Amino acid sequence: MTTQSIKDAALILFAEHGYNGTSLSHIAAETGLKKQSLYSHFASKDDLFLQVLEETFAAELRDREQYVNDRFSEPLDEFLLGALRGMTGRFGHDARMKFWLRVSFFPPAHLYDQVMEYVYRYIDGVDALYLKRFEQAAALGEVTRQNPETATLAFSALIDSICVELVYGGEERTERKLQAAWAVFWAGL
Amino acid sequence: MTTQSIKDAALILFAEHGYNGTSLSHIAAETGLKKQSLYSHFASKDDLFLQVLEETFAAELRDREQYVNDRFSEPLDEFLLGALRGMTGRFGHDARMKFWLRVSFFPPAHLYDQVMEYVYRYIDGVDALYLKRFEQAAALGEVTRQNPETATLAFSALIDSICVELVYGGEERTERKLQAAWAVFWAGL
DNA sequence: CAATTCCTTACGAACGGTCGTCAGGCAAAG
DNA sequence: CTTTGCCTGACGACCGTTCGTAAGGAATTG
Repeated sequence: MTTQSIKDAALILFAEHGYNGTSLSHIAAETGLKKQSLYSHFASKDDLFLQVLEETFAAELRDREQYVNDRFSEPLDEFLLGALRGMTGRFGHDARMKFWLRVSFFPPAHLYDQVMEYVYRYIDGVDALYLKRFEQAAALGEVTRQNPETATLAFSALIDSICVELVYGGEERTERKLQAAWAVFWAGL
Repeated sequence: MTTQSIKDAALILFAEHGYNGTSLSHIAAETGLKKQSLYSHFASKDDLFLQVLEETFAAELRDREQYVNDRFSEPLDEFLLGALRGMTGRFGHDARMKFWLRVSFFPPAHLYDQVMEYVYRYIDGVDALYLKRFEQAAALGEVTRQNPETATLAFSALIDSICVELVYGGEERTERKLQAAWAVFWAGL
């Protein structure tokens, strides 16, 4: 469907150049249309953006839920490291993740509230997933020095730092920092 | 000097709305000039931006050097926590920090290489400062489980995560996450 | 079957606006 | 008299958006 291919192109361009840096002409050209034709499918640029936003955040959260469900019973360190590697492995190839990162960090000013609603809902959703795993780890005595809530927040911060490194760009930088941060995190649990 | 007041206004606006979101009209209006008059002081928008960029990053690095020199002999935990609090306390009020964060994360595409040069130089400079402190801590036996290089990178990652939280916005969110991340980090050193 | 109506999709043309930039002039200062 | 700082005016390019229109298919009608 044309509507979907417009959204696909918009996702990639928004991810790469941001909201203001992406014009309807670019999106239309990428889809093989003229910019006016986009208005047969979307009411406005904001409408298109918000639809892409909603679907992207929903898909991201769905992916995390799937990961946690699939590998819940793995050893804690493999489970957590796998989650981190799942991020480093995706950035660079995955436009959906780039879109999610860029929009989360710097949403278009006039849509700030609507974007942040999705952002917070996503983060809270992901944290809730990891909290369950940390609660089981505490029950099994795998983690003793930190309570599950603290562990979850610290792990959430570790994820944040990886996002930063990914955005900053360097791949071997990300790898070095991830290993060091993980070593200290794991030793501190 | 007018030139300086233009740069001051530009710093604030670039920090708040980014490169593409800031027009020369805005900058000029904030300075009490017409946009065309800016060309008496700067060759182009890029020229103005790059000058602000250079001075901001240089000033940021200078501040960090000053902090480290002033408080090098404090206990390690106070020294590190003070550095973190120095960030959380500044964001929201300090346009220079906002500019530094925003430009670092999403530089204007056509100036990507030049911006990233400053970004990497800044991060390497800051890491080198903290590395010295961790080396002393290792020599004094304050830190035994991690070597200075690993500790430095992990602390650098902790700083990254704080940057993310600051950008995300929530103040009590940042505080909760900072406390948890710090607890695990400090326990893992 | 053919003819008609309607809806969807896409397009060309044009709108008002804003952008960064350039040229020229005018007043004040050295 | 020259230089400097700021002004007005204008430029071409691009922005998001609107309008009228034309093609095509589906559905309805005779």
